[in-house]
Amino acid sequence: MPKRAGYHHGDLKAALVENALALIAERGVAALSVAEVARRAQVSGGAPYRHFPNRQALLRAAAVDAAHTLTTRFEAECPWSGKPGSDPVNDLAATAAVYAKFTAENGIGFDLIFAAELRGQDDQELTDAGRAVMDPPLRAALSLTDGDAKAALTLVSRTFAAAHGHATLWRGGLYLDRAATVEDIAVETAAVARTLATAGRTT
Amino acid sequence: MPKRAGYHHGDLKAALVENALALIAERGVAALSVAEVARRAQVSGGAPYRHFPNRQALLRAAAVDAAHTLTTRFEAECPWSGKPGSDPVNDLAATAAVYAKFTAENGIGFDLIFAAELRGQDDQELTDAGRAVMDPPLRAALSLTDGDAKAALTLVSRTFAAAHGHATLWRGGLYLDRAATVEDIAVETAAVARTLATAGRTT
DNA sequence: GTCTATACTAGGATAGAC
DNA sequence: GTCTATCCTAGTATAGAC
Repeated sequence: MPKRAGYHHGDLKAALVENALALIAERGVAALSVAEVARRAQVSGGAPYRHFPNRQALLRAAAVDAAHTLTTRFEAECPWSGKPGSDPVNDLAATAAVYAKFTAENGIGFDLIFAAELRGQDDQELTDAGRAVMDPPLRAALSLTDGDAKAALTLVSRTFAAAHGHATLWRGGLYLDRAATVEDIAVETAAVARTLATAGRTT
Repeated sequence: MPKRAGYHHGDLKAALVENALALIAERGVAALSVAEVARRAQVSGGAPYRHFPNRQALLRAAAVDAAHTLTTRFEAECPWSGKPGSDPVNDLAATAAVYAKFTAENGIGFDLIFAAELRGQDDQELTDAGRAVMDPPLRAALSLTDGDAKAALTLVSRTFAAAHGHATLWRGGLYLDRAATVEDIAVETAAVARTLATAGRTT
């Protein structure tokens, strides 16, 4: 494997998304640059433009990828969700904790997955990914509100706003809990989620 | 008043901070540039550097200003706080709602006021401003936890994380509540705060 | 205290060779 | 499909005139 000569290996597009996610995780969304991603993928500055028309398209691809990962984790870490005998309060809390941890670690969350500026009028892929990621928490919420969709949406919205706030403030190094780890964030988020779920349940 | 000739009027330093805040409110922190602020203040690109050594110093000044404004609003909109007969649950909720509204509108909040990267080792001004801004919510929380400082801090931390999440997700145009206004955000935040305060109260 | 001018950096994006 | 080369824009920061 020569170190910069010739072409890139198999799938540059995927490698670019991967490197974009890594860069965002390290330095935040604002610091994402096509040039730096190209450097990390060991390709020239022009190469990414064969796969993405511009920076925003790369960012969108990263958001879609993040949404998929998040969906997978929801399903992996809450496989009991919705099953008879499971506690929907814990189910919702589990998704919130997973979200907080993911967002804190990766610097990418609903702010990007649902970003108005990122979706064109017909961005089916990102729209679908967004819908899919909301499904597990929404299912948990629905069993708390006895099928009341509006109440469930409010509950999910509040719960994930709290999760998002914990994640972003932690990322910024908020001094209130300077010594906190990602795990602490997840625990705090779960506690808040449980409180909100208990208060919001109508069953 | 000639339109670009001669000097600036009285207090350029203050005008720069003002314009920096306006720019952040419009386009977010990432888009803050010394050059654009200079343009808006009708001065040359070099002028700001007489007052601030670099971009970060300008941003820090904006954060300090925001903290002062926030402190003032806390005191203005919750003057009854701590007084006998006031409900500390409502007091805390009121501060959270004020915070959410301020942050949603201005794009600047605890993420900057307490940003690790923004404070030098001896940044007394920002440190003091941060302490002052935490005082009103902390006082409300303390009367809920019967003076237990640790519990009060946890309560404030959770409450304001939720407020921050609501504000930032709203700013990003999160599609869940696309039609929401700042007022809706404030109402939602207050509701969450009340739930958390009620659950966290030990008195 | 502000201006003008300038050096420098970095990124976005495109064109044409291979 | 990737490279090299290049253009353009925009921002940071400094120097020296007034």
